[in-house]
Amino acid sequence: MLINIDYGTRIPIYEQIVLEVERLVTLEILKPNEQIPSIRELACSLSINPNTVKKAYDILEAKKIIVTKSTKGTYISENIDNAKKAKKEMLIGKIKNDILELEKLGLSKEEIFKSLK
Amino acid sequence: MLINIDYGTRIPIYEQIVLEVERLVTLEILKPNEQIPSIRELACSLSINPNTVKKAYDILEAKKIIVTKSTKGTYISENIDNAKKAKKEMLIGKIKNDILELEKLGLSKEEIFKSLK
DNA sequence: TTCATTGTACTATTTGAACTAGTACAACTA
DNA sequence: TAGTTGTACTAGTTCAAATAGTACAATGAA
Repeated sequence: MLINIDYGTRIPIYEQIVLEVERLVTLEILKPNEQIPSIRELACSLSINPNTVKKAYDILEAKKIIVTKSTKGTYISENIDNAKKAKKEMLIGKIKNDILELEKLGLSKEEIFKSLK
Repeated sequence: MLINIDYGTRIPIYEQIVLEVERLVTLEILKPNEQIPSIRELACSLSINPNTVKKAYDILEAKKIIVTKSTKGTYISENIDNAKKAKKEMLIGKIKNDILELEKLGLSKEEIFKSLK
């Protein structure tokens, strides 16, 4: 798996791994159900600690982008749309909270939608 | 000025000051144009460092809740609606960004608004 | 001027969380 | 049993946030 890490930047390694995997999935270089490197394997090839990779994989799993099968390995999700669905729900949730705040300030939903068009 | 600080909590002192002033303004205990304690005065009565108060006042000023007049003192804003306006703009901006993200995922504005009703 | 007050600016210290690593464990399968 | 997988726990390091110490600058009143 072709992952580039920039050790000079402030962006944490685990975050760069997440971004790289997301990128490869978006570009369809990584395909649904495809196995990706084991935690140890990737850690070794990047010369970093397995726990750093694990952290990245945990995040990717929370985002429904990958699935880890204990003692078997880690795979790109069968249905990658689940990742999109999860992200959509997260964003809708965020917006709903902000709308509540705006309503507390006296705006109606109609007024809010109007400002957003 | 009646400000309660809880030193046992994790919330930074400067943040508690911001919240307290906001609360007092909301309750109209502090009124537009009213002078509030000087940085030193409040620092002294809370037994904390002036810079901690300054940090809180800086934030309150950025939120347009107070106005500081150098060598004169610090006052509640003449027009407290400016604070609300600033907050509204901030929230609308946040939502617009989230909508852009959702559009990248393929949703139209109509679909998004529908989920928010 | 002089003095007391105001806000401001700089640096120093401390504390805590984020990040990464070391190492050992547990489960599966060939 | 041996070799792989993911997992869990602890420890060290680094960095930024939070707070404090102290000195400076501007205003206005005595």
